[in-house]
Amino acid sequence: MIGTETINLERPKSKEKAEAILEGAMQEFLAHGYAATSMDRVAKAAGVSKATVYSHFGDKEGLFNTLIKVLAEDKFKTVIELQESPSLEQDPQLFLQQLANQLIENGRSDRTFQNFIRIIIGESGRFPELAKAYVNNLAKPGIEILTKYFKSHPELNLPDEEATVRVFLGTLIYYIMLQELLHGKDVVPLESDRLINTLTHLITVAKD
Amino acid sequence: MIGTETINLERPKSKEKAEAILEGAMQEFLAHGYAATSMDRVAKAAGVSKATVYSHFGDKEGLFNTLIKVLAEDKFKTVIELQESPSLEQDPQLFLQQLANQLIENGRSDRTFQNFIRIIIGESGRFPELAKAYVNNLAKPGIEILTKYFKSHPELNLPDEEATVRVFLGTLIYYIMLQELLHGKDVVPLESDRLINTLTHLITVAKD
DNA sequence: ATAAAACTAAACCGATTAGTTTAGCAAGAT
DNA sequence: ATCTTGCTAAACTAATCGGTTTAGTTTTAT
Repeated sequence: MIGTETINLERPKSKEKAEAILEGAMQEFLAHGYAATSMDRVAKAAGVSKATVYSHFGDKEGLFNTLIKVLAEDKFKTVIELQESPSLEQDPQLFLQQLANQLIENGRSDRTFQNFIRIIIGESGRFPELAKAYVNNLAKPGIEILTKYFKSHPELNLPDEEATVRVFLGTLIYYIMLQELLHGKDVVPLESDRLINTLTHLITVAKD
Repeated sequence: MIGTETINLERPKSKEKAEAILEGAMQEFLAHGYAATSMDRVAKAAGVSKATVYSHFGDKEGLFNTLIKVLAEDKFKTVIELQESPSLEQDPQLFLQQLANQLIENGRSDRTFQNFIRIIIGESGRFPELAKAYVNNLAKPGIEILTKYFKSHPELNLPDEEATVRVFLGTLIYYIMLQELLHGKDVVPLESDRLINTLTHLITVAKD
């Protein structure tokens, strides 16, 4: 009878295995980078046979591509939550300070995020599409949300909201990168409060 | 006769070979990353036998360490030149604009520099000492020179010169990273002039 | 001229790699 | 009951890796 068969779109069964593999792949790729990660160790970390890894993701590059895109989309949700945050209605100086604090605190403590950034930048020459996935899922929505916020506060008197967003985000991300990723904490120390106060002061205090 | 022999400090002969090896190592490491670079290809790129590579630099890690430190020290000279630049005596708004333009132009065109940053960040988890070499030789002197400049211009009315330097450098480096390293040019385009004008305006226009 | 040191090409070592194959097990569908 | 499907462990392939060794050649200092 035609139509009786269960339609076989994509993978018919497995799901849990696929997730376990991605879990193991995350552990290995983020810790050792793309080239130094072996598929045997990924399979072992996932608690799965190597053949299963290959049946699900084709090859090493396919697994890596899928993993990074999944990670980028996961982080995307975090960015989107910001848009619905009630704190968006607060006084700008206070809101920007809270946001900056949150970003820095997150960048300081989240080791997985640090390694994610490391691999995105480190492999951006050899995997440009993955870098673009990061830009599309994290940088772009983040920039757009903040730009919208700045535009909804004309009292800030900002001549170029979009460029101002770049100043804001660039300052914070460079700070996290220099202090944490590049281990500059002791070499070029700087308290985050000083940076945040200076940054928000530059943006929010009326000029002219 | 005692004292007649040429004193044998370090490597008695070779020099040119060592430089050729570093040249080949730079080509390979910057293009493929640490793990994916093979010593056979380094030797071939340097036009030298593999045994010579090992006799000069011990092992792969030793060669990589030496290379990155040499590159960091080379770039250090570029930073130091800034200190003796006559443009330091210019009007701040103009000087900062020129400096920003110069940094962005450099970050845009210098592919070797882009790959250097990629590998420093990408390997900063596994080679923390190399990340610190970068911080010490590039970030730290850059920050210090600019801080000194800001302090020599009290008319800017900056409450925290050091933090302001971080805003300035962070904005520019994040811009280069997002647009060039992460291929965000078409996804999140932004003319560099808009960024530079906004940035210098925030810093130089008197507040209160 | 000689001896030491630098270098070469090539073979070699043991380990590891990405990826495939084989043989068999467990379970759901007919 | 049988067939298909997802899976397993393990063996396997062909290539490559970092690093060493060998045997012989070139360079350099005396």
